[in-house]
Order: sequence, then structure tokens, then C-alpha cells
Amino acid sequence: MRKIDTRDFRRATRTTSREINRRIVLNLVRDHQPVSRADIARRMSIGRGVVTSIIQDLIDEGTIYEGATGHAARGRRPTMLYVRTQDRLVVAVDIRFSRTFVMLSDFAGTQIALESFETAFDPHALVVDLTSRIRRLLDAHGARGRCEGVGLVVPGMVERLTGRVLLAPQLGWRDVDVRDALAKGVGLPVQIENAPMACALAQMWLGQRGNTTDNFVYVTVSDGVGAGIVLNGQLIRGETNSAGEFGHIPLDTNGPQCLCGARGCWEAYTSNQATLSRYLGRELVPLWGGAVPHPAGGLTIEDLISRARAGDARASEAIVATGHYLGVGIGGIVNALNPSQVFLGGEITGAWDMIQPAVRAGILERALTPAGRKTPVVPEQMGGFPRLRGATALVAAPHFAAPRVA
Amino acid sequence: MRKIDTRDFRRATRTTSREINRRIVLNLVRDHQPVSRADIARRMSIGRGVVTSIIQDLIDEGTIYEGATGHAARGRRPTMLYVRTQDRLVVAVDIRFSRTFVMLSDFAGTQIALESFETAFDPHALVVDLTSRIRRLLDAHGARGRCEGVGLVVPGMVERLTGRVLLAPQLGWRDVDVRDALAKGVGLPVQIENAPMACALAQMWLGQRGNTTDNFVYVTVSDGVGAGIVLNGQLIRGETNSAGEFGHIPLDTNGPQCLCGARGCWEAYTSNQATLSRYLGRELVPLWGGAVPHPAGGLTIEDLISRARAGDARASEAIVATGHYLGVGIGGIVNALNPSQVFLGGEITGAWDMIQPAVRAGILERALTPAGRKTPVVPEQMGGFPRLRGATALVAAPHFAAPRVA
DNA sequence: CGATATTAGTTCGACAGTCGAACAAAATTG
DNA sequence: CAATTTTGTTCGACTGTCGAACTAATATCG
Repeated sequence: MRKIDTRDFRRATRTTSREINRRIVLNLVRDHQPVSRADIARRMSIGRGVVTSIIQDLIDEGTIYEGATGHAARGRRPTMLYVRTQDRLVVAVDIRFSRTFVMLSDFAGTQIALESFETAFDPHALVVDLTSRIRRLLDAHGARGRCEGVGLVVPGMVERLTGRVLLAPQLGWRDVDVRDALAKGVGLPVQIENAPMACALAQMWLGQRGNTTDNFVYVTVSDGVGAGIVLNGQLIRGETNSAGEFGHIPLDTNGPQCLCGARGCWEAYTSNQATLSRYLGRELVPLWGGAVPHPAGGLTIEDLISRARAGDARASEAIVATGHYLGVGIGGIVNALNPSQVFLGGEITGAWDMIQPAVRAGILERALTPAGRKTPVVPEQMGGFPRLRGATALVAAPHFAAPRVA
Repeated sequence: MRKIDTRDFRRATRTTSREINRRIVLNLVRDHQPVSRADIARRMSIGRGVVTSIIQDLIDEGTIYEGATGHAARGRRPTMLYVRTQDRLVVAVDIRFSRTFVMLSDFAGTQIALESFETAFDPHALVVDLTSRIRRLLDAHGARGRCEGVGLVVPGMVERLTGRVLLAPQLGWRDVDVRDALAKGVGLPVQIENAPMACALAQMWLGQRGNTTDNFVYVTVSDGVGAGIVLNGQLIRGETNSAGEFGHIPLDTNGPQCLCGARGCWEAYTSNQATLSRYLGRELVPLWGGAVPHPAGGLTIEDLISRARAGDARASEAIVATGHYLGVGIGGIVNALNPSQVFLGGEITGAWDMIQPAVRAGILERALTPAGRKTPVVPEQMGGFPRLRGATALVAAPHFAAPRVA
């Protein structure tokens, strides 16, 4: 039940009904391919005549295509329909602290090529570097005409309207334009988004079928702890595109020093650095204090997991403690937003088997309702490149989303 | 950008365009009345002919009516249009710990009659009592045929589908049917919702024009602390209608004992009982321990505010401390959801002038972004009966909401 | 093998809207 | 009183859904 904003609405024209039904048909093909016209008509409780006409539109437009005829027990065989994704390409870019990843993928999120290089901290230098690399990548795969855009994921705050990066502490960026500069360089439209929101988009649009609902939170744990929120099938961006900053919800205002200046933030208990610091018995070291940070003397969270698996009890303890605190925070999120499930991404999911019981115990401590206590927590499968898939979704999703109306 | 749920969608029929435009016209009349057909046509960038036809529909249906002709500098005078709200009535019911309030109001939320009586704790007895009182109220105002429904607000968890109250600790209710029993009794449709969500609905649908956005959080502070969340013009209910339970987000896991069993919940710092306990130097006493609770020996939060105004420094301190903790929690909400504003309801807003600086200071401590730090906090004006207005909105809003499509 | 039944997909006229232009109505201005 | 301006209505063209009739293709049965 949405309220109509009388200062910003879209009225229906004589083609609105068709636009709506066209999108529904497209999504039905996407979710049930291979599928026949007659089957779509049944699923929509609509005449087959209308489906014929809509499908013709979509074929002319090039978004779907006819495949081989299927098989039927009796009667005429159906002609199967598919969404055209294989030759509609996207360049996905994930800018991270140490390295930048560039992936060429199709609309379904299938990886075609992947490369990475050291991140240049100067934004201008990075854009120049990226531009030439993307050009080379597209040419190498003869993908110039088939690429529909670039999706760009950054570890920081993005201003939605202008595409500027307002603050990216890990990169030392402050109010920097990357989107428009890159768009100009590669001659393709560029969509930009922060990492947790991109991960949520990836889960919503490219998640495994059946595993995705339209009411979930995607928690990302790495250098920072953030979340992408999806409610009613919509990514929640907030008023200034900064929704989902759960990382600095306090667990204990007398707790460990957080890099944000406050004490006892969720992030100060659960970020990769926090876990490493707990293991090393050190305080967290501010990242953007000036010098380039060298987290935990070269020890990474993956190293820590390896040590734990090799039998280092103190490593295990540090990791399991993080799991417990993750659960406590997730319990709070469950209370606040009552999602149907919570996805968990980040390097720590490599130790999911170790932390799962602690995570669930943490949720039990905090979740108020019986339904909330049962909320499933699903770890990201390793090697899934959620941020890169999110970058792909940034470009592909608008072609499949419900038309805006009223 | 919403994803279409292919298991649950609404396709467009040949009347969908009309339904959409009809709702837009209705809302334009609502927001700009008195308004002429020609003016609506301009605001919608549509031909006047279409408006004529849609307006005729709405007049026939009885949702709007023609008033006197307006004035124009030149040319034919416009006939002004108004939404029919005066003789479309709603019975709003607010069930609270000690008393139950019943209000007869029109669709615009205007109060016609208001009465209250002591809450019977037995659900069945309360329903019987309510039924006869509502019948009497309707008869006394000759409102039988003009009443379109009953809105019921309860202090507890409501199961959306069945209308059952799953848990209302203050009333001692657990899995109780009130909606259907009351509907049967009064012969009218009954809508039920929990208090914070109803307050948010009231703000969204019946808030002062210009003061309301479609991206806000309504925080209610009374015996418990909860919130109603509105994002993208939609009330966020969550998967099992329990979204908005921010009351048990921890501020400090070693903090004061909360009634929920955990320690240091936001509620344990900011509820009316918490404020009173801080003043009295006592621990919180569990409400649903068995015996009927007698909060703080008869001292109420209103009393405390009076004492503070009369110069009781310890009362002031207790209240200002609550304000500070409220700000800290609101800062967390601002980080999590990035609303454009936060509304604050509850008895404590009677001391808004005293707590405002502390609230803002609390937000400053926690809010991460410059935009977030500026998020306005708006106190409920006293005597506004937000819960009762929310009950009205429960019945009235569906007539004005955007049609569900795709 | 041919008639029948069944399912897929197309075509077409009826109906429900929007779109835009022409028209009638009602006011002001010169 | 004529010209002008604005409001509101009417009507034919266009775009869509709706439903029934039609064609196409296949399996089954006597």
C-alpha cells in the first residue's frame, strides 16, 4: 500500500498497460525459461492472443528469442522462449583497497573474462588506467557493440544523483567524480554504487533461483561492516543513499575503540581488522590517519582462518568470537527490519562451518520474536564475486524491473 | 526500481490505466483542494477531456464532489472539486494498558466524538464491551450507514494475515483473536495494527501537509520503545509484521537490565519506566512477571515532567539523560535507514524543550554522515492522539493508496 | 490409415481506455 | 457588443485487452 507522491508521479498513458504486461512476460520467461507462449498465458490468466502479440514485441526488441520446439504429451508442440542474455554484455568493476577487479560478463552474470590490477590511489590516474584496460578488454572479446554499460562498485559513500564518491576512507577519496569521467572515457553509460548495496542487488537479481526473496538484508564484513537492505523487492537507499550503515550501531558504548571515533561499534567487534586485532591482542589502528595502513603486520583474515584450521586455538577463539558478535548484530537487524533471511558476505564466511553455531547463538540472545529467532543466515558461497555480480546487476536490472507507475 | 515477484503479481487489464489515473486524480484533489478540472489536467499534463471523464467516475462513485465555482482573472470560472471526507466515518480504537479510547472521526481524521473507559484485561470481555460501546456511539451520531470501518490499535505484535494478537505483554494477551470477533459484533470491517506502525501511518496519511515525506521513521516512547518505518512511501511491515522493534537494540550489553531479559537495550534507557527508575534509583521491574504492575509507585512520566518544571533538578537530570539516550538510538536509526526525518511520539515529548539539545547531541555522537547529523527530529504535537489517528488511517488509507500493479 | 481429440499459436471484432482537436459555455476587456 | 480567454465537453483516431473462432501440429484410437 504505497502513498502517491503528488509532486512526483507517473500517470498512465495508453501504452502503460502494455508496458506493465510486457515486463511481467519478460520476467516470467526469465524465471521459467524454457517456457512457451501458452504456458505464460496460463500463468498470467490471460488470453493466448495477447501473449502472442507481447512476445512478438519482445522478439522484435531483441530481449527474448525463440528456441527449439519443446515436447508435449498430446497436441501441437510448444515453441520455447528464452531471454537473450548471452550476447548482452556488461563490464563490472570492483575497486578495493589494494586491488581493482574488472570482469566482462553477460546479462545473466556469467563470467566471460576477469582481470585485476593494483589500485591507483589517485582517482584521476585510476580512471585513466581503467579506461584503457576496459577498452582493451572489450576489443579483445569483440564486445564493443554488445556491451550495454559499466557497473562500478566502490568501498564508500556515493551520491546517487551526481555519481560522485563523497567519501571512501580506504582509498582516501573525498568528493571525487569517477562515474562521469569513466563514462566519457569508455563511451558507455556507467552506474555506480557502494559495495553492500551492490551485493544486495546481486542477491536480488542474480541470486540462485528459489533462494532469493524480496525481503532480506545482505551483511558485508571486510574492512568495514555494512549492509544492503531489500524490502518489498526494492533496494533501500535512504534519503541520501547512505542506508545500511549498521556497522556503527553500538554493542557496548564502553567497548573497544572503533575507527569512527566512537567505542564499541559493531564493526569494532566484527570487521576483519577487529578479528585480527583480537587475535594479536592489539587495539585497532586508524586506517585514514595519514600513512598507508599495513593491517596487522601483513597477517590477513584468510591467514587467520588457515591457522585456526591448522589447530591454532587462539585463532579459533578470535574467529568464533567474531561469529558471536556478528550474530548479536544480526539479531538487532532482525528485530529492526524483520527480514525473511540474512545473507552474509566477506572473507569470514570462509570459516562459516566454524562460526555458524556462534552466529546463531548471538541471534538467539537478541532476537525478540520466535519468527525472528528462526531467520536463516545464508553465507555467500566462496568465489562468487558478489561485488562484481552486483556491478553487473547495476546495469542489467533496470531492463527487468517493474515499470514505475502512479 | 522494484523486482517483479513472478509468484505474486498483478497484470494489467484494459481498465488498469484508468485505475491508475483515477487514483492520481483523487490524490491531486486531496492535496490541492479546492481545485478545478483544468488545473488537474495541467498538473498531470493530460487533456482536459480525460479529466472530465475521470472526475465524472469519481463523482458517481461518491469519493469527490463539486463545490462552488471559483474565481478566475479572465475566462470561464472553474468549478471547484473536493474530496468527500466529512460524511465518511471511521471508528478508531486505541487499546492501552489502563484505558481504552474510542473515537468517531471522519476520513480526514477530524474528531467527532471521543470517549474512554477502563481496559478489561480479558480479551473476550473487552470485545463485548467494545462492541456495545461502538454500537451506542454510532447510533448516538446517526452514523450507522456512514461508517466504513473500525481501526484497532493494540500495544503488541499482530499477525497480519489472521488479525490475531500474538503477544501483548502489557495486556497479558497471547495469541488472541480480537479483529474477527469485533468485526462480527459490530458488523463492520475491522483493521488491526500495532501502535508504532499505526503512528507512522497517521503521519504519512494524516500528517500536516508539507511536513510529511515518504521516507521517515516514527519512534514511539511509552512503556516500550518501538518504531514505525516508512520507506519509499510504504509502511515497512517485515516478513512477519514485526519490523520496527528498535527498542531492544543494545546500547551497552553491560547496561541496565531490560524487561526483555537482555541488558542495556535502548528501551532500558529510554522507556517511561526507565526514566522513572533512573529518577527513583531503582532497577526496572518486570511487567509480565505475574502480578499487575504498579509502575514506580504511582508516579507517572507526566508527574516527573511537572516536577522538573517545578525545579526538581534530579527529575530534570533523569529526563535529559533519557533525551540523550534517545538521540544515541536515533543516531543509529539514521545510520541504518537514512530517513529524511524522524518523528518522535510519547509522553516524553511533553518535555521536548528540555530534551531537544540532548537528543541532538546524542545524534551527533552517533550519526556518521553530515546529512545524517542534520536529520530533523520532529516531536508529536501534544493532544494529537497519534494512535487514534493511525487507527483512522488504517481504514481510510486503502481508498487513496496507489493501485498495486506488476 | 483416417477420424478424433488435444494443445499451441494466430486472427479478428468488441470493448475500454488515452490523445488531440474541435466545440460550447462563461467570464473579462475594449 | 465583439473579441479574447479560460473552463469544460464531445468525438473520432489510436492503442491496448478480451474472448471467441480459426489454423497448425501432434497423439490416440478404432
